[in-house]
Order: sequence, then C-alpha cells, then structure tokens
Amino acid sequence: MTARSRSIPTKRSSPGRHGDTTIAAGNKRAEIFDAAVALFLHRGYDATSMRDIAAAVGVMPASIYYHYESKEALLVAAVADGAGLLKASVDAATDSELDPWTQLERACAAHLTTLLHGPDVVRVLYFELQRRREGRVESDLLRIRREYENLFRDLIDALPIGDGVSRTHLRLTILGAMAWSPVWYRREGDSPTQIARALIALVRYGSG
Amino acid sequence: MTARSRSIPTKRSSPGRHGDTTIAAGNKRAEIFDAAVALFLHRGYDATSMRDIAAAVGVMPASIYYHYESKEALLVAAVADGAGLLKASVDAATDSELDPWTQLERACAAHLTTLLHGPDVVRVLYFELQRRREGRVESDLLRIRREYENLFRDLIDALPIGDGVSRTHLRLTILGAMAWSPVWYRREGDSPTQIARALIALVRYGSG
Amino acid sequence: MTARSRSIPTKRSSPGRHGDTTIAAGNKRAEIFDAAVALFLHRGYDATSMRDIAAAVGVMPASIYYHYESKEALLVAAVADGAGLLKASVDAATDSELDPWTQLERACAAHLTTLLHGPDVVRVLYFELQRRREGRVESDLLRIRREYENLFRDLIDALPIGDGVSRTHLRLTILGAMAWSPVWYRREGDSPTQIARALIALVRYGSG
Amino acid sequence: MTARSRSIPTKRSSPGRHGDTTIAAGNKRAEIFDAAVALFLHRGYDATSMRDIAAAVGVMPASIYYHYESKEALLVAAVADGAGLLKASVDAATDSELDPWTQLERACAAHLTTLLHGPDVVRVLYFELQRRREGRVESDLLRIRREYENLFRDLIDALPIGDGVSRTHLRLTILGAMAWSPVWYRREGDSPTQIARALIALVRYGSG
DNA sequence: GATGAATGAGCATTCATTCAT
DNA sequence: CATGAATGAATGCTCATTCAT
Repeated sequence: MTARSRSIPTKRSSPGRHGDTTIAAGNKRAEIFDAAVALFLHRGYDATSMRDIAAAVGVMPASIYYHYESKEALLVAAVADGAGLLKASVDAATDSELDPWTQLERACAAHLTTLLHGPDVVRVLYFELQRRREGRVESDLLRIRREYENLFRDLIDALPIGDGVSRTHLRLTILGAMAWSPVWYRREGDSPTQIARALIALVRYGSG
Repeated sequence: MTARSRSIPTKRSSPGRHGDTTIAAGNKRAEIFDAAVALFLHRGYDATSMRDIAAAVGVMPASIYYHYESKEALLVAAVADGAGLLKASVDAATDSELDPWTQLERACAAHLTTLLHGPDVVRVLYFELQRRREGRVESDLLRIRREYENLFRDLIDALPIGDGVSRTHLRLTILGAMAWSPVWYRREGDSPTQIARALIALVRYGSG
Repeated sequence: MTARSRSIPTKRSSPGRHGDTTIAAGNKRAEIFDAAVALFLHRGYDATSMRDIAAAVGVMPASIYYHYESKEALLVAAVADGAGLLKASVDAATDSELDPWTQLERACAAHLTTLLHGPDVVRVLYFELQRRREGRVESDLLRIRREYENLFRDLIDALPIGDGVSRTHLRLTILGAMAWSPVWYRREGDSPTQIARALIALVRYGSG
Repeated sequence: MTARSRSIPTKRSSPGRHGDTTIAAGNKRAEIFDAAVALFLHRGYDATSMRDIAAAVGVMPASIYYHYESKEALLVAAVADGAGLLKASVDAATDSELDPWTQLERACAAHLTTLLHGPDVVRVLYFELQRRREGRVESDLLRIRREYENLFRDLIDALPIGDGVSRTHLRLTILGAMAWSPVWYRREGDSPTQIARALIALVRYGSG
C-alpha cells in the first residue's frame, strides 16, 4: 500500500524517479510492480497470473511486457527491491553504534520493523526465500540469503558471550525467530521494536 | 481418506509397510502419495502438475483420480499425514516426563528430529503452512497450526520463568527457530537433538 | 486428399493400422495429421496455427496434444511420411531393372507421379525442404535430402555418358527440374510419366 | 515505393550508395530494407517479426512504420526489388546477341549469377515465389513469375530445335534447374557461368 | 523522424479434470 | 483398476500495429 516500487528498471533507465517528491511519469511501471507484489504476497508467485496482474492495474496483459520482460523478471525485481529495503534499514540502524548487544538489538528491530511494517515487497522476499526455484531467481535468492546470513554473523561474532554457547545456534535462533514472525505477527500485539527487545533479552539473559 | 504411507525414504520405494498389517494393498495409492509429496516438497504445490505426479509413479494422469479425488485432496492428505507424524512424535516424547524444561527440550528434540530427519511429508506441511490458501486446505492448515501452537503453549505455560519474561515471546522464539530450521539445516552439522538442547539452553540461561 | 496418415505414431504404438483395408480406430490421430498436412501445404507451416488444425478436425486445440506432442512433431511426422512415400515409390520403380537410362527414367516417373499426384504430404515435404529450420526438423530435412541426393547419384553414376559431361550437373538439372515441377505443374497438361520421359530424353539426346 | 538498397553485403553496412547520386538520404529506410531482406531470407517471412527487423537495425519497432506501411509492404518491396535486379541482369545479357543458343546461355548465366551471387533480396524473391500468399503479394509474385516465364519462353521459342522436342519441357527443365540451384549451390564449386554453360550444353547436345 | 506506451488478437502449450470403456 | 481420449479454461508470451508526443 505505502511503498512505491523502487526496483531497478528493467528496460532503459528509470523514466521519472518515484522516490520522494517527484511522482510524475514511470507511473505504469510502478503500478504494475506494486500490483504484482501484492498478488505474489497474497496468492504466491505460482498462483498469480500475468492476467491477474494486468487486471489489477487495469491494462492489457501484453502491456506488462513493455515494462518487464517476463513474469520471472517481476519476481526478480521484487526480490531485489525487498532485499534492498531490508539491507538499507539494517545498515541504517547499525551504522555507528558501539555496544554489540545494543547494535544487534537495533539491527533486529530494524529488520523486524521493515519486515512486519514495511511494504509488501519485503514479505514477498521472505516467503519466496524459502521455496527453491530455478535459474536467475534461485541464484538471486541464494545470494540475498547469504548476504543476510553474513550480516548477522558479523554482529553475532562481535558479541561477548559465554564459553559454552554456540554462536551458530544463537544466530540460527535469532534469524529463525525473526523469519517466522510474519506467520504469527498481528498488528494489535507488540511492536516490532518490542519483539526485538524481548528476543534479544531472551537469548542474552535467558528466562530461567 | 486419511493419508497412508509414512515411510521414511525420501525418494520412492517403500512398497508396503503402510498402515498396520497389510502389505500389498493400497500400493498404488501409497506410491502416488509419496510421489506427490516429494514433488510438492521440491517444487511446491502450485508448480507440481498431476502429470508430474503420474509420470513419477508411472501411471496415466487419469489413474490418480481413482485414488484421490483431486490435486487438493492430495495436499490435504499430505498435510494431515505430516501433522499426524509431528504430533505423534511430540506426544511420544512428552508422555510422562516431569521437569518442565526437560519436557520442553524433549518435545523440541522430537519435533526437530521428525521435521529434519522424518519423511518428506513433514516438510511439505511446514512449507505449505506459510502460504495462505483457500477452502479446505486453508482451514486444515490453520487448525493444525493452532493445535501445534497450543501444544507448545501448554509446555511453556508449565515453565517456571522469571517475572519480566513474556511467555508469548518465548514461544514465538522457540517455534520460529524450529520452523526456520529446514531452511538452514545441513545433515553434516549438529543433530536435531543437539539443536534442541542448544536452543533450550539458550532461551533458558541466555548467552550473555 | 487420398492418402491416410502413415506416419510412425508418436505416443504408444499404432492404435489400429490404417494401411489397406482396416480403417477402424486411430481415427482422430490420422484426421489431425491429414488436416495439418493440408494446412501446412496450402498456407505454410509458420502460417498454420494449432487452432486452425483443431478447427479443421473439429476438436479442441488441446486435444491435438494427446496425439502429437507439439506442432513441430506434426511437421516432423509429415516430413518423414512424405519422404517414406517418395522413397517407396522410387524403390519400387527401380527394383530389378537393367538398362541404366530406363531405370533412371522410371525413377523419375515414380518420383514425379508421387510428387505431383500423391497425397499432400509429399508436397509438404518438398516445400519445407527448402526453408531452413532449427532443431529436429532441420536435421530430419537435411538427412532426407541427402538420402535423395544419393539415390539419384547412384542411378546417374551408372549412366554411360559422354566424356565431356558432368554427372554433377546432370544430377542437378534432373533434380532441379523435378523439384520445381510442383510450381508449374497443371493437371491438364502432360502426365508425370510423360514429363519424366521428356526430361530424360532431353538430357540424354539433347534438343539441338 | 520502389525498393532501394541493392547493396551486395549480406549483413549490414552499405550506408549510402543507394539509388544514384544521393548518399546520405534514405539511410534508415535502406537499413531497414536490408535487415528485413536478410531476415526474410534466413528465417522466412512468416518467422520474421517486426521486432527482429527493428532490433537488427537498432531502432524501435514503431519506427519502421514511418518508412514502410506494413510488414507485407516490406515483402512487396523486396520482391519487386529482387525481380528488378534479375530482369535487369538478364536484359543486359541478352541485349543485342544473335545466335539463339548463345543468347539463352548468356541469359541463364546472368540469371544464375544474379541469383547465386547477387544480394539477398534476389533469393528472397525466389523462395517466396513458391509459397502461395494472399492479396497484394500474391498478385505481385504471380506477375513476376509470368514475366519471367515469358522472357525465357521467347528465348526458347527462338531456338532451332528438333521436331520431337517439346519447348515446354525444355523451358520447364531449364527454369527448374536454375530455380533449384540456390538449394544446392556451394560457392566452392562451379561458378554460375559454368553452371549455365553445362546446363545449356546438356539440354542442347544431351549426355548419351 | 523517431519513440514510449499501449493494444487486442493470437500464439503454442499446459492445466486439472472427466468419462466411457 | 486403469486408461485412452478428450475437454475448456487458463497459462506466459509474441504479434503487427497504432498514436500522441
């Protein structure tokens, strides 16, 4: 609903920036992107047809192909866009912080906020991240997941933790808890930031 | 109606040894089920066609309809079967245990063992659990998830934990970490039981 | 119009031979083949759609795919069928003859008769033989042309001809004259056999 | 309307040197024409898309429509151009010659040289000459073929030939042999002029 | 001159499903 | 039990073409 499509244009250059203030042109491309993302999220990529997307935008199916070269290109664009948003938010949150636990908590808060309150495209990324695909999409998804893995790996490596604790399991737990959150999360409960704080407190201090 | 064929093998085989005593009967039905499950897992439900399943079994597509009413019926059967296996393994592990933390750890170990080392059908359940569907499947999936939620809710409610700790977040973290594990898990690393022990230790004692 | 489809079945075995007397089953497959051939001939392969073929037979487009796996498979079948007919007729004509010139004339007469009065499928072969294609069809067409080339090469090699005469040019001339005949031939004029006789007389004795 | 660009090159190049004196003008039009001709020849008219042509020239598909009214117009232009080249070369060769056989041989040599060594456009004409079309193109092709028929008919009518020889078959043989030559011709073998000489010798003196 | 954007018809093909045999 | 044969709807995509700019 909120976010505009900030994917890197597939064809020429970006016709009309659609970032902050300018809205102008590049309209249809962004509309198509947004509609595709919404449908990918709610029905899944495979269950979404190009006709569905076209109908949602109010154009003929053929028109989509002027803006995106294939259905898979739309998914790749979505995945890249979602990954970009996620990375940007975590990067912004961890910039110059000092205390490792605080830094990790902020990273998690940023991640969860973007994931749970960000635009649909972020969740598309997360859902599609789990299904094995082929070709371009598969490698894109793998790369993105690995980048993410490493990002949190570094943050966790910096943590001063007890001898008997496995950093790998710590990372697995944190990432798993966050990854699963879109499945359980309801807007009425705790905020993403609160969830992050509780999660970090839990794995830091325990509950016993 | 209830799905047969809970054989462990990932690929094909297991002709017979379904249900209780019968060996020969229900052979084709089980083969079809197994093939469907394997394909659902590796390609996803939507990307799997009845032709694919038929070809994997070596029958004509029409023949599947003698055994299963529809493609969705195959998914429902798979989901029910996977949930049954999961529930049975957790039930067996928690049966008469006393210490709440040990009980929870055993439940998690059982859950992870079944999820990570059990038959494909268990993982199908887990992957399909995350995608919104319609009709019969959707309600089945919802019910299964809720049952599971409650199972662990009870185990966690029995835990003697500190005042400042949210049981909800504790549950969310544990379930999330476990749910995400099929995505990261590699057979060469720690065993499901070791993962469960580390997970419980982490959320019980923390790592700081 | 006349000939039935005698192409090698694509799927299982031939359901109901349709050669001489038996007509019985295998009906639709043959109907589809004949319709495709007629359309390929009159409009060209590229300009013929599967919908056209389906409409001509009176089935749904999808039904064609039960009998032939693709449009190209239909072309391959046609090409193979046409080549078979052509080869069979020339083989039958040249069987045990002795005089080389007579033998060549009979081969030409057989070739022209089949080409000009035979079923559509023969002419499909000839027209498609001239257009470069890709994949399976291309290699099939090349092989067929080469077989033909060799067939006439042998017949011409056996000819007792003058020193100054190039067998290559002789072959080129004969094959070219025959290949071009569908373009000019009108049923009201000379018969294929007469054309063959005139052609051989021309290249044997000249006209000067 | 009349087609430009009769440059020899097969691929691209030849910017300028169209028509008579002008160099710069009609550039894009000629480029489009050349690209279309090359594609028509190698893939066939039906299998060539306006996008293909546009991409080959480096313009947008819409731009073609500024220069040519339609795809068919491009074919008509090609056909007319090819016919013009062919006619011009034969006309030039037969101008003031006296001996009928020599005259015919020169006509054939000119025809074959233009057909086999001339620009792509000539061969496009020949290939498309064999496929029945509709509307404008069809009548153009018919007219061209008839003109050609008559040209050689006159040359052959002038020949002093024996009583038992059919002029029709003689013409059919000569035209057929020449028409088929693009299918067999390889640059490494005999030249078009040598082929013409051999062909005429063959039909004049025979080979027996 | 050229093109960005769109169109509507059409493409080959695949889908889950049905049903008489 | 199984299938040969078919279906009708839907699939992703390409087509030649148009037109305002």
